Amino acid sequence: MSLKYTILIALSEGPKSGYDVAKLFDKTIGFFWRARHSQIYRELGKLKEKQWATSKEIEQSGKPNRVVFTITEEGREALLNWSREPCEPQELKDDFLIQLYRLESIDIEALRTNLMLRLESHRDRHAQYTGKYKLLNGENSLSDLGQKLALEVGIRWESEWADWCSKALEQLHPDAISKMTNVVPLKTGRKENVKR
Amino acid sequence: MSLKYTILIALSEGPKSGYDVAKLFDKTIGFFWRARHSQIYRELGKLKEKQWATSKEIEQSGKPNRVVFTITEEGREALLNWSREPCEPQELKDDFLIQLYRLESIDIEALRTNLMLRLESHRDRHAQYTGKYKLLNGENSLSDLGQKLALEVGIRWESEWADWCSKALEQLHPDAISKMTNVVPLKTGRKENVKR
DNA sequence: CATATATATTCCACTTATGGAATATGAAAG
DNA sequence: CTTTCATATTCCATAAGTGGAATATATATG
Repeated sequence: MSLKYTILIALSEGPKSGYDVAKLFDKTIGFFWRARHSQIYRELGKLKEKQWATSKEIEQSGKPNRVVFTITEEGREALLNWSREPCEPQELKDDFLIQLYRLESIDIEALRTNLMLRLESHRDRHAQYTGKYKLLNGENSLSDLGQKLALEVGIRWESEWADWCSKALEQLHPDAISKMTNVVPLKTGRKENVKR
Repeated sequence: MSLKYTILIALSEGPKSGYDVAKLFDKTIGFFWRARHSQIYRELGKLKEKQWATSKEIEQSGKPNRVVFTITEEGREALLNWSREPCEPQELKDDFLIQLYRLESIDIEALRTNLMLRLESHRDRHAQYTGKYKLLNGENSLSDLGQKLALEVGIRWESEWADWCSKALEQLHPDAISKMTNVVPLKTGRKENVKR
C-alpha cells in the first residue's frame, strides 16, 4: 500500500536514519499509522533499491553507526506521481461492524465490555489530537495547514466513534434487548436456530 | 486480520457456498470490506482446515457443482471467543493524511482534484447507506439492530469525510494558499526548494 | 553494581491481502 | 449464431504488514 510513500514523505522533509523516521512516526504520522522499526528499516531498504533514496553511513563513536537516507530526484517525482493518482477511500474494516452483522452468533456481554474499552480509547485519542491541534494553531505554513487538516480528520473520527459507542451501548443494554421481539434468550451452549 | 471471522460470521447465518458468501459480500458486509472471490474461497479452505467448517459437494447439472460450507460447533465457539477479545480500533491509514503531512512535496492541484473525486464518492456512499438503513427500519430483530448500528457507523463516516473534503478544498484553494506566509509559488517542473 | 533507557540496525518467520488467469456451461440478449 | 451474463471454483504470484529476537554500547537511575 503506501507505507513506502509514508516513509518517502518523511524523507522529503530532510535526510533521516531509520531511527529518525521511527521517532517521527511516534510523534506525528504514527497517529494514523503505526509501524514497527523493523518495517521502517525494511521499507528504507526498498526505497534504496528503487533508487528513490540514497544512503550514507555516518561514523559514530559509542553508538552504532547511523545510516542516513536522502530522497533522490526520482523519489521526489515518485511522490508527485503518487499524489496525482486517484486516492481510494479506505475501507471501514472494523471487527465491531462484522460482529454486529450477526449479534446472534457472538457474546453480546463481551461486545458491551469491548465497546466500553473502545469508548475510553476514542476519548483518549480525541483529547490527544485536540491537544496537538492547539499546538499547531499559531503556525501558518503550508505543511502546518496540511497537518491541521489531517488532525481534524482524526478528531472527527475519534469523536464520531466515541459518540457511536455510547449510542451502541445504550441500544445493546440487556434491558433494551430483552424487550425486543424475536429474541431468543441467550444460551451459553450450542445453538440450533440455523435457518435452512 | 479478520476476513476469516467475517466469513465465519457469514456461515453462522446458515450454510453457504463460496459463491453465496461472495454475493453476501456484495450486498451487505462488503459495504465495509471488499473481498475478491479468490480470497473468499481461500479463506473457506482455511476454515475447513481449522475444522471451523465442514464442506459438502452438491451435484448440479449444467452448472459446476457447489461446495457448501457449514459452520461447526468449534466454529461457533471460535466466534464467541473472538467477540470476547478486546477489539483494537482500526488505523486511519489514508493517503490524504500522509500527503497533508508535507504539502510542499506533492502536487496540490492534483490533491484538490482527488479531494473532489473523494467528495463525490463519499456522498454517493452516504446516499447508498442511508437508503439501506431505511429499508432496515421496519425490522426489529437482534441482527437487524446490529446491522442498523453498523450502517450508522458507515453513515457517520461518509458524512464526516464528505464534510471534511469540502472544508479541505476551501482551505487548499489556490487563492487561500497564495495569501499564506512562507509559501513559495508552485512550479510545475522539478522542485529545488529542499530545505537542507 | 545492576538495571533500565536511549541510540541504532538487521534478520527472519509468519500472516494477511491483492488480484489476475484459467476452466466450465447453460441461458438470455442482440 | 455469437456474445455476454450468471453460476461456480481453483491456482498462483506477489505485495504488504506483524512482530519477535538478536546485537552493540554509553549513560543515567536506583
